[in-house]
Amino acid sequence: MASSKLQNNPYLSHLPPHQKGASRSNPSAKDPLYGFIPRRVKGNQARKVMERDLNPFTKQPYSGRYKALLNSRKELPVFGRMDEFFKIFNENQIMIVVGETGAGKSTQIPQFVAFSDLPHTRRKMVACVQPRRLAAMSLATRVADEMDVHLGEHVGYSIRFEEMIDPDTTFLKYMTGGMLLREAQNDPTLERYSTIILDEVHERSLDTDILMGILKGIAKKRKDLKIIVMSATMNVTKFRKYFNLRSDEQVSLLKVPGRTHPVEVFYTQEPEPDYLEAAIRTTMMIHRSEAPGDILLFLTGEQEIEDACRKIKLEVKDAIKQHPGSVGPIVCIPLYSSLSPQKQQSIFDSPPVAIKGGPSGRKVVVATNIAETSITIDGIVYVVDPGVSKQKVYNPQIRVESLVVSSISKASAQQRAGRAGRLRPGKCFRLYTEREFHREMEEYDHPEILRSNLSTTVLTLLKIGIKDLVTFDFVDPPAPELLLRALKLLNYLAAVDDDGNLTPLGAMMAEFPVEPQLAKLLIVSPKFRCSNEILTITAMMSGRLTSNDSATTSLLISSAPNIWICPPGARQRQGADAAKKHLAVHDGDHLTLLEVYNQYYLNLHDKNWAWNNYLSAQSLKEAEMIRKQLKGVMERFYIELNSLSDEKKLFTNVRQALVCGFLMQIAHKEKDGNYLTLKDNQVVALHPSCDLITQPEWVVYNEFVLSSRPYIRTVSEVKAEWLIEFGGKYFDLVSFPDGETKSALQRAWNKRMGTTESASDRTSKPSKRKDKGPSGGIQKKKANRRR
DNA sequence: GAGCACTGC
Repeated sequence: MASSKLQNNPYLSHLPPHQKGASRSNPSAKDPLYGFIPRRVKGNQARKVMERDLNPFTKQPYSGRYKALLNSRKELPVFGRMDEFFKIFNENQIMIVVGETGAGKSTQIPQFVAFSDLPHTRRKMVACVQPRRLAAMSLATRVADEMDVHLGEHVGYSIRFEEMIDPDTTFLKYMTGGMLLREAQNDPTLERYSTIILDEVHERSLDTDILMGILKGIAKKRKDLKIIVMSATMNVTKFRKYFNLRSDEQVSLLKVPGRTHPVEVFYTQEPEPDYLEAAIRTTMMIHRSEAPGDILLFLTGEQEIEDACRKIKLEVKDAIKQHPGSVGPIVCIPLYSSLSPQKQQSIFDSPPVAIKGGPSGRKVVVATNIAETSITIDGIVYVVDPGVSKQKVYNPQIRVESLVVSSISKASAQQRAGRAGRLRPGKCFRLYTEREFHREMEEYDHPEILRSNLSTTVLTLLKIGIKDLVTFDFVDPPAPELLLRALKLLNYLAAVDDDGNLTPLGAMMAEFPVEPQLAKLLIVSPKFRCSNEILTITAMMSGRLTSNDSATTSLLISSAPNIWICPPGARQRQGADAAKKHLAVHDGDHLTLLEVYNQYYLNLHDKNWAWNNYLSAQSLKEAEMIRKQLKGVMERFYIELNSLSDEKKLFTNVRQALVCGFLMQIAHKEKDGNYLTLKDNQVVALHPSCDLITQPEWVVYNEFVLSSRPYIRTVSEVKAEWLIEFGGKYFDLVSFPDGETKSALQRAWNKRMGTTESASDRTSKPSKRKDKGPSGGIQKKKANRRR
């Protein structure tokens, strides 16, 4: 019986012949995995091999370091659950692993899978998907070490700009979700993987949410693909229900206890009117009266953090001056994403030493949400949590998203508190009342997919072959209107035909790792003989330099870190302004981006060039890498890279190409001096950072920013004729409401037709467009009043 | 004459 069962095991055909049956000479001496049958391996078998002297994957003796690492691995809670894991993994196609930080799931589970799946014997790979690059890199490095193999040979990682794998030998690959999505575009069933592990799904990042939907679909078609979903302890019921492929069985769950210490939570008695003041006061209170241990204070943004650091330092200085020896010395370290990696490193510095027998020194890290998930600081014993963070908020009245300081969720508060218990028992001071926590804070953050512009997502799903997006099985389905809005944009860009099918152009656009508008821009650019320049501008717009989510809908945009570094202080500011003036091109901000990059590239030899010109070296380096990557995709599709030698003509052509990519981001200057966006009639002004010396009648813009008032930023002049020539049906007058903009377009049409006939007379239907929106008129009145 | 939570390809 047993042997016939073995012969029917589909995986055995992949094995070398000697593994199919018993042998009299003892082959296990040479192959520690002798007798292992894929997906039937038990915990005790794996443990035995781990204890031996011969590495089963390299067939080399283990190094001395291996055993030491193995001993520390044995302390991890996950390690003790190995038998249970193997049992569930072997018997199920999909399983869920739940465990708090410190349980060891991200490092150990993939290794267990490698032992049961034996991907290296069947030319398959195990993937472990992370939400962030840094996590993928550092986990791969750690696990390669634990398995005593070379990083990039048997265990590797795959992130944007860096593929640390050997396609012939790597069988365990850590990667970002974005990379797996990109692979799925050309391999919709992800054939090369035997098991895919999705880590940190509780974070509900856009990529993991989409991957969950895709993988659930693949699992129905590919019964040999195993899926492991890993999450911190929250909301697991939702995932268990979601991954039930058959209604009669529950998805199996492995629960692993965490290895964190208890954290005592304190609330304020009354709500705090000023959280910043309360945060500083609480930090000082801890410093004065609590036992040694570092403090982590959560605030919302760069300015607030720098401000708080200054104030805390000052208070400690005053306290020491007034009563020497009353408090110990303090270092206050700011932490947010736009800091250079070197500056971010200083959070790992030791706290300052006590002054001759005085109270001990303390380190205070003042951080954004980056310290909630992305960066872990050891040694934190006290957490100060004001209960707020900056979040993208959708304002349906004016159809714009902006960043607003808002209340965090309970899950987020729990995560923050947990940061105090990594070293030893800790304390968390919440600057809100217990009542507020229970009654007013949301259970979880809204998943990113419900708050995002979906044009890129929809294009990706179409490329993977998912046609019916409205019925696609999302964990949390986005509103159908958002999907339709994304489809409409893709239709305008000709990526999708009128029936919602992906066009060949759309398939090509999906290959570019940029937003659809930018992909379109790159593809059309050779026609305008300026693809080298558009390539540079696209790279500059696609990085963190300027945000370009504005997309579809013009419903977006918040803020973005600027390419220009603006240091505090009046004299510094003058220097920055002068530097900018020096590089600015008055034909348009897009051309300024081109000029900045070209000058950067010419001065690569000068390490101080960026700094001397008040530019972010980090951002420029990123643009350089993006440019290289995009150039590679263009070459792959034989998209010509060309330029015109006549600069004036070149600049004109660049702006014409921009119209093709950003049809929906055009604005017209009205008689009152304000600009009106064509898409949805928002009254806007040119942002003060804009370098245009005149106020042209027509402009193309990259961002819609809502700050003290609605602004458009990164703006270039365009001509009405271009809109008609390159905009096609998008600028069909029938769809425009009556007004100055329509009349101006009408004049351009007439000029083109060489007639005075009204363009809209040529069509039978009267104008039906009424989607001016309730806010259009209101906005306009406000703007008029201001004038 | 203004202002930047966090990720990812």
